[in-house]
Amino acid sequence: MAGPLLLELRHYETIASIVEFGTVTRAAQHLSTTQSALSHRLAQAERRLGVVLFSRGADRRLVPTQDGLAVAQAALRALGELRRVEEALLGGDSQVETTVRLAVGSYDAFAFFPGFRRRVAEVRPDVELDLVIVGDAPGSALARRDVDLVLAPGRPTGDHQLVPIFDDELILVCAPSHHLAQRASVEAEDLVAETYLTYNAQPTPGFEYDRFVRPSGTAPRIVRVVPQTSAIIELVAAGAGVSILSRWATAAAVDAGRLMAVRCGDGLDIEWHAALRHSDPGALAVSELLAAHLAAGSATEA
Amino acid sequence: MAGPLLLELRHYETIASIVEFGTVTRAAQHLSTTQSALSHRLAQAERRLGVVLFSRGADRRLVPTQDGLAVAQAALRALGELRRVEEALLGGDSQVETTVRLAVGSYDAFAFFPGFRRRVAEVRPDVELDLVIVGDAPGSALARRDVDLVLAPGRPTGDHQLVPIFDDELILVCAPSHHLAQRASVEAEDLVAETYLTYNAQPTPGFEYDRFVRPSGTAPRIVRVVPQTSAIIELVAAGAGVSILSRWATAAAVDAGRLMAVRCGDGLDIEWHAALRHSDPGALAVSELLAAHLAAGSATEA
DNA sequence: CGATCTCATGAACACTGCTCATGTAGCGGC
DNA sequence: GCCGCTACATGAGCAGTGTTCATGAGATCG
Repeated sequence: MAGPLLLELRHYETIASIVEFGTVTRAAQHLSTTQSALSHRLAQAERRLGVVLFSRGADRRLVPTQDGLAVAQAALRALGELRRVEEALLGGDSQVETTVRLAVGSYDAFAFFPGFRRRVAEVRPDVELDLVIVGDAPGSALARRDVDLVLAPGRPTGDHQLVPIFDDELILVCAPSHHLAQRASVEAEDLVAETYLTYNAQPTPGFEYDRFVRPSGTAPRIVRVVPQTSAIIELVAAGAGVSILSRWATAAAVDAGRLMAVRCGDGLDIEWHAALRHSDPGALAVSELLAAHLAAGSATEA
Repeated sequence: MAGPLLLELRHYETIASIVEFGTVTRAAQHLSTTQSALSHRLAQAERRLGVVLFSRGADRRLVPTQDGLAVAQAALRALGELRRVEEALLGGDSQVETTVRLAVGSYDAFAFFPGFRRRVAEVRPDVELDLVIVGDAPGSALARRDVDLVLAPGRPTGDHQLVPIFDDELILVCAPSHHLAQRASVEAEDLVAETYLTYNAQPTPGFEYDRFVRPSGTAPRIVRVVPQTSAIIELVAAGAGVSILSRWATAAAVDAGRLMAVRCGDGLDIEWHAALRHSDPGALAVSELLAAHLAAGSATEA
């Protein structure tokens, strides 16, 4: 959006090479050009960016500044990416491999991933699938192209394309010995005296607080925020409290008898979605595979 | 390596924009140049690569071929990376954020990650840490720059810089009810009649087969390969067999009483290392933090 | 059948990045 | 201190090349 880039590839190549080889002269040999050319390029790059990329140290040598290192790192990544496509195309690999980076929002539920990766490898050998655990904001990670596909419950906000993946339900989880464990269902009032664990302090539209706790006008007295759902599961299993989580994401622990699941009210259904950038065909294909994979296997697989 | 790139940034910008906007004319508006220029650029790109990037479809419009899409994807990634540094530098962000992508080799043991990520965010707010789950070969992922840091037991092969992280031990794990569970230690001979689960069919120098099983001259009769160590832990807990795994990676399950750990012979110590590309200061800094974090907390943390 | 959309193409100009040559600065040996 | 060596900086001019401008060709629609 913000106009064209300030530097050309040759500038980035230059900076990366100087960092890598330590001296302009050797970088020039490596890029098969002259020392003068690189010196010119570097000067122009610094002029355009308005930033000092190298400091002239002892022995007249160039030592990269922190900014210089940052540029070099980005340059190496970008150049590697480009070199990879070019080589793939020249190598005549009829199938050029595209990498799709998948992230899971809200939950650290990755058990499905190895199986799904294998499935993708079978059906679409031209896409390589990686799982990325991003921090807090999968939406911005998507926009920043750190990830290509975010699997998340509900409807993630932001300007993304959404693909419905499967239907799920938010359920109360507690230890098997807990006094609520044998109930057929619970109401928000039943939680008032409980220690309630949640992964997110902000109430999200469509989630338990919005649809279950708030309408009741009551609230658990003790609320503890534990950012990782896997840690919540362990704490709940150890009797340290209760939580309301995705049935799918807790299925393994429930099936193993370590957790009991109880319906909330008359059921809090929630649909998982895949969020992806508009016009990313690779991610779209993967999200469709994901829908098929999880809709079919969500009941049967651990 | 393989000489300079065939295309310049402007070619990549062109291709990505044509894919994004659908027509050359609109892409030209967006890049504030003429339709003719882009047409020339595109023709030159196709000539240089020797590949058809767009097919002339109905309405004379350009529809990207599969190769065209692949190039566009790589271009968007690379351009995004470069745009990000430039904006960071121009924005005068004194701390330019570098992203370090961490992967764990052999084991799918990520429990430490959220805590470590928080630690890194405190100490080095200028580095953003992501966890990537790569497929089989972390070494090649490192070389391909899909990841920047690989945490792995033993000494990963390949031309990488290695940073020792912490000392660990390979232990036999079995179900608490298993007849070996109460033993102080086991020998390879004890495993002959067991179902043995392993994540890797290739014996690796320095690991259990090389140092424990093979020297005994015996071998378990039934060996089952299960590529995910988390799945092995579940199977072992369910009594489906035994395995020899990292003490650290199995600590959570052992502490929870779901698994019993028994020493092998007089102990199979193993040191975890961080592998990184030479001259990647960001990854080096993170690996040092990782060593401090895990060496301190490896005994105390879940 | 003309209006309007699409992309392709050829020629000439203008830009700019490279080469070549030279200059400056630190370091080490004697 | 001088000389040789290394490393980077800088100025001028040429050469290469990407852009512009103008035009052509193909397709679709009313």
